[in-house]
Amino acid sequence: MNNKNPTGTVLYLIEQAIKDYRKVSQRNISKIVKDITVDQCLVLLILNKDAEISQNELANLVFKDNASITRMIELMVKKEYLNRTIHKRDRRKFNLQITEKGKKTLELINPIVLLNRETALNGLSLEEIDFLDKTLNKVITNCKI
Amino acid sequence: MNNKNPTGTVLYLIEQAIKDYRKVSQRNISKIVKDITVDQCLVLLILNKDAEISQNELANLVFKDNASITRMIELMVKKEYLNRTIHKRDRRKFNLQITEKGKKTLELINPIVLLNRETALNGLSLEEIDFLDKTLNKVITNCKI
DNA sequence: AAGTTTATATTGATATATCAACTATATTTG
DNA sequence: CAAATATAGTTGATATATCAATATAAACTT
Repeated sequence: MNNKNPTGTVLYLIEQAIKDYRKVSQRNISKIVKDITVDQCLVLLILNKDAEISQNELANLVFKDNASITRMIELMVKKEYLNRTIHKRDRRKFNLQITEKGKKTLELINPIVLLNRETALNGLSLEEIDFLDKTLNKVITNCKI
Repeated sequence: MNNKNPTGTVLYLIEQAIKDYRKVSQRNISKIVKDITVDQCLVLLILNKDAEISQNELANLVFKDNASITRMIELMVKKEYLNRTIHKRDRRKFNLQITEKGKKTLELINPIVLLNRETALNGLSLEEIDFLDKTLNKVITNCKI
């Protein structure tokens, strides 16, 4: 029971919540697909919804910087989850395409991802989730100023 | 305005909140002390409250594994924030002592740390913070099962 | 159009995260 | 006590995080 909070603020709990959620998510994903991380899954999910997205936008969506994304994508190309081709109209950019292996992986992990989210939010009412949403957005706004 | 949420769940906001909080905290700390990270500050704060803590316990408190803590402490010793001596009664362990430089640094960063927390939680009522606390604890419990 | 500025992505250096294998010491068990 | 097991911490390998410097292409300026 890791109930200690050395900072005495709720900010510590925010960190704990996301770390624990990531841990259980990774564990569940690894049961089904061996060589993929939660962040790589998120990248696949995002690209699956919007194929036109740039590395830059991707980096912002998954809270990483461009350097990290470059190396992540390198790996995902090497592991054959993605293909990378040069963007025709803007030759600084790349097209990121999900491969067949990537699509199959998505099918495998999709139910796991949903399960992970349900697990983490189990027992929370809609009001609680709504409240959590609003409060976290306040924190986010506070930190942007 | 990074208002997009590619997952559609509040879990994404938890991640965003803690990342943004860490970013602003690091920025404010770096203004005062150049070569220290928020995690290293947290280590100093924890050791300042409880000098008897082991690397293992420290790792749990800051959500890292033993390997990460080993290397962090190595660095903090090299940067002269900490001293490390062998524990007398259990020779597998170490005593972690804050140096004079570490103590001075603590004095410098203490007000910043408080300011960072106030900034992040600005405008939240006690009820909201309490609710946030309870809700996050539910998520944490869910993820431990 | 040439020069300047901005945007996109890469690379290098260093720190951290994670897992697995390992060492050394303590504790438990028979 | 000796053997087995558990605990504390380290090390190696690889991935990721972060910052600064860089390369290339696009957009803007005049």
